[in-house]
Amino acid sequence: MSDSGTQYNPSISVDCVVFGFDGKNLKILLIDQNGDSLNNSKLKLPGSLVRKNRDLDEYADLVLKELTGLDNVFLRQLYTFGSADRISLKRDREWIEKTYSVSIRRIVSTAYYSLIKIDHSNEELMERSHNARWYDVSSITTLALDHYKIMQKGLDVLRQELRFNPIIGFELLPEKFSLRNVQNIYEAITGNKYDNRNFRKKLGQAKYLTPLNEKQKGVAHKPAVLYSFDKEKYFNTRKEINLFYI
Amino acid sequence: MSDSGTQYNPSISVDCVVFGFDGKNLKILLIDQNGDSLNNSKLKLPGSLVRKNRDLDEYADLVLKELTGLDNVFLRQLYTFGSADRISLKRDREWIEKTYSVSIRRIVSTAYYSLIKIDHSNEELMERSHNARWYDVSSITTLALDHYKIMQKGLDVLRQELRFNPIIGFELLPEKFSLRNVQNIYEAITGNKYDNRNFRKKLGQAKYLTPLNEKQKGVAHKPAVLYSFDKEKYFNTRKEINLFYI
DNA sequence: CAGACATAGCGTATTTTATACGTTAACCTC
DNA sequence: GAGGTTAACGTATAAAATACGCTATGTCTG
Repeated sequence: MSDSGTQYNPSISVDCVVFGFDGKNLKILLIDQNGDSLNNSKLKLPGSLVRKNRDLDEYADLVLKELTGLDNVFLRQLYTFGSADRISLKRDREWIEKTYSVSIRRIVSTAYYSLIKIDHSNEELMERSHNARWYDVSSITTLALDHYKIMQKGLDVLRQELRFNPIIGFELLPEKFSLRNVQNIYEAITGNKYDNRNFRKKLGQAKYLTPLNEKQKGVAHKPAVLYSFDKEKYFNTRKEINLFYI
Repeated sequence: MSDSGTQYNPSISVDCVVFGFDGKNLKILLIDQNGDSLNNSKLKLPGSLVRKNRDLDEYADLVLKELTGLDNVFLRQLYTFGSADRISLKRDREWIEKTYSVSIRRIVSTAYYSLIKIDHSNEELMERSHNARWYDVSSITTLALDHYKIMQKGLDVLRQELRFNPIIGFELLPEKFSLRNVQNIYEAITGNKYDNRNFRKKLGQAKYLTPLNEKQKGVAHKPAVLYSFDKEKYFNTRKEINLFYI
């Protein structure tokens, strides 16, 4: 990290689960450290040890900013992983000790999840400076350290959140999107399939979706009207959900 | 803590938000360290610095076990508080340094929440060995350090959880309870009021509630039938909730 | 340039769930 | 035994979820 001044705390780190959406599938931003002789040549989550006397939240922000060049992205705490055996592999330990010039024992890592509009992300910068690329979430079966477990937790929380807070979905969509895009994102995250006619009927009730005078172009079927998401209306018109399940 | 052998990590702690229910109101277990000349004479959450190379989860369990004498209680991670200015008061810092014989800078604290059946808890032990007592959640307006904020986060999460996972409610109820007790717990946690006739209609659909051949005694009104919670049926009969809100 | 094809987009019928509220039952206290 | 209090059952209406038929409008292909 470019931050300096204070030392790293050898027992505290942050890791970021960064989600994106390409209109069809859910994506995750991962770092490939192939070519580093000490590492285990697996993909890993972006993250860092935390410098002493630094806010955790602020540090997660910093990691993301440096990685993507993006500011003010959606970023929220996910979970803290604190098993004593998190770093069980010797080569993992050595890689961390070499990278940060500290001697480590157990590292407690607080994971964050971030939602990015892929069309805003600077993919060149990501690739050039961090070997970071978007991967299909469904294609990932293993990651370095306990990062696969962290990713799964991220998916769990994303699923839960989406049920009550649809804004989660719109954080992933570009400024202009079709109702089909929205359905795709719901299906990608929840794993359910929805009847397209009923799905759009439901969306039709939402006051925060503004139809634009613009349609899809170049698709081999009837082009869909594009919509934009009205954040202000979203927060003003959403009614309190006074409901529970038995 | 009775644990020994390894040193405390001066930058990692756990705090526990312990909820209970007395049939009517939501309670929280707090420690009163009045009489300690260094502390700020406010109530605080039970918690502890974590020894090096110890699981966070395991340590939260340990804190609870020592406090309440209870084993296998419901315990789940809540949130991690990692602002650089968490311990802004000098006397708080001094109290911690004295108690654990370590020199501290910023402490990252992972909070857990626990749900206790009050009738199982050993109140004498709690009071004798830790000055811990049950307080009405609604009566608490301030706590030591950032513990009030942590309690609020606990309440938030409890509210969220209860919507989808009613088991949360039954963790707080004794083995035998009335439907009214269930309604009270829902109202205490969510802050909503429910129509009693509709509420019990909804509960009537739940397969996991077993009516017992037993009624309330000594109440100045028609005595209610008592029920027990069937954990197995709960997990077997609950249908997947395939629903979202716009 | 006609017809196939694919998704957008509108509508209707049915079932399920939520909400509102009337009424009787069983215990206690005085 | 009258009055107070909550339990327990029932009915009627409104709202939401679900299932599914059908037309519209673009591109692609022969």
